Amino acid sequence: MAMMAAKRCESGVCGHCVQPCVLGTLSSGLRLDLRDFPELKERHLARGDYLFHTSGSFESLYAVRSGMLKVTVLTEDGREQITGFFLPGDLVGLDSVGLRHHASSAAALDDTVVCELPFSVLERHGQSVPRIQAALFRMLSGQIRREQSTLLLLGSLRAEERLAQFLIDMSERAHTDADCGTAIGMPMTREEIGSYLGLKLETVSRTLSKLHREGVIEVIKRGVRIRELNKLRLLAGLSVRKPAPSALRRLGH
Amino acid sequence: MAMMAAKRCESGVCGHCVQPCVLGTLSSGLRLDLRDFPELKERHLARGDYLFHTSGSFESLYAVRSGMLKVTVLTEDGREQITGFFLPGDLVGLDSVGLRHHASSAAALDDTVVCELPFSVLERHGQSVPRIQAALFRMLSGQIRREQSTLLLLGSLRAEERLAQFLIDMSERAHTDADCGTAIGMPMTREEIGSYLGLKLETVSRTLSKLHREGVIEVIKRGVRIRELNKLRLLAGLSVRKPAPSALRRLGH
DNA sequence: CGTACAATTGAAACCAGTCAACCATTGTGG
DNA sequence: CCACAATGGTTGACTGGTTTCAATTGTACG
Repeated sequence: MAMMAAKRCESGVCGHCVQPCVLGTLSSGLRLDLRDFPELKERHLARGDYLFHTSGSFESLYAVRSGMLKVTVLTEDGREQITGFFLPGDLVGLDSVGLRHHASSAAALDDTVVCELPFSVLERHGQSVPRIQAALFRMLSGQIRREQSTLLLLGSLRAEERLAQFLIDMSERAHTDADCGTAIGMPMTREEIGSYLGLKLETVSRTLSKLHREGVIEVIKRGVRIRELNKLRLLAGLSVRKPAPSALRRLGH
Repeated sequence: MAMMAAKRCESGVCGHCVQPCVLGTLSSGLRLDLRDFPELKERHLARGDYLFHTSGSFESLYAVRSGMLKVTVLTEDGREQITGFFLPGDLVGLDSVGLRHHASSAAALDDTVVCELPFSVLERHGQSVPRIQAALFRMLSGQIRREQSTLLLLGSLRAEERLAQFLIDMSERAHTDADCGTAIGMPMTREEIGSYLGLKLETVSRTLSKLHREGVIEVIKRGVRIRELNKLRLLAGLSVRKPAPSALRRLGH
């Protein structure tokens, strides 16, 4: 029933992204399978396009299929801060559930494809299918936990530690064939990284330069390659486990 | 069927907390009414008692009825940070939904009473009652939004602005008969405030002293009274709406 | 009453922010 | 095709807010 979808989201393995195209990479266990939603629409965004704006009416969640999104919130005095970067497999819009209008904005940092999931449909399916209700609960709480980690980062880490953790987090989430040398695509600007990490763009630039100078990473214009993961983990204040059980969960099923 | 509950949570208005004893003060609209759950147990905590520990098995959410809780998460290297303070009307434990073990710890900052809401029961009711499923969704996303606000605070505000916003937030959430002069009970230590705000305890102390010196607030051992809400809002970088609905006439300005 | 804990305050060190100059890349229009 | 502007990135010098270290006072509880 999924393969009949023509210009629609296919289930199973995506064409251009390696990981299986399901929702919720947030927690282990059951995931929400797109096969449960035959009437899904895709949306294609060019770099800079907005997926939704703050105060726009909330209708849907969006599953990122390729590319990258930034989600921003506004302060009362007009400044904006990035609260998260969303990669393929992530679900965007969870912070607006239960509201009539979006609590945040989402913009593409790169050419990006998303699947639109009308929330009313999710709600309806959740009502009749316990597995779906549970999956939605899990994704919502997973988002809470991810933000808690960011709270920890912003609350107690220094610039270098923040950057190191950020790079590790991005590299773990970018399931882009992690074997090929742990290179991460980073389409966002220094200022956007800084906005997310609570740092100024100069500090981000300086710190990346320092990590580069020390041979821990390699900075290639809009990308980063991790050369010494263990050193990076050390700088991030993380334990230096796993000598090399490489990404073996690739095609898990 | 609610009034038959003896040592159980009553519905309607609480004895010692003023606000109606419903779950979810997070967003407007429908709320989750305790009358829907006849089999609820109360738990009484003394100052310092833990409601649950990180890695303890997750079974229930808890609705705070009186007192105050702090929720903490652990870094990999053992330090702990407070991710939130929970007041009467708040729901604790949402960050662990979908997990077998708690993602955080919760401890009482004061003598505290909570209602235990077994999550399996909530899930079951959510399955059959759309209103309850929606209420759970709303509470989960509300928690996301609250943490987003904290991200904003940690990411871009200076110490004085953080404290000012914190005091305003606490005073708005402490629905303790807000008329009686806007005095807030603050059972937590300076260090705990600092942990939440990403500041050291000395900075918290210094900043509170400064606000006191300037006549904006009054610091009474473990409590704070806001004397000049508008000045405080100014320092917090918030708009200075509502010139003087009620507070001013009482203070005889 | 004394111990332990919390809070306050001061002085010095330090990390990140600010201001500013310069370089690299990209895209635009003459 | 080149000149040019615009944007993003890098780096340096300086400033300043927070942290750190330390000493003192205040408060709660046995």
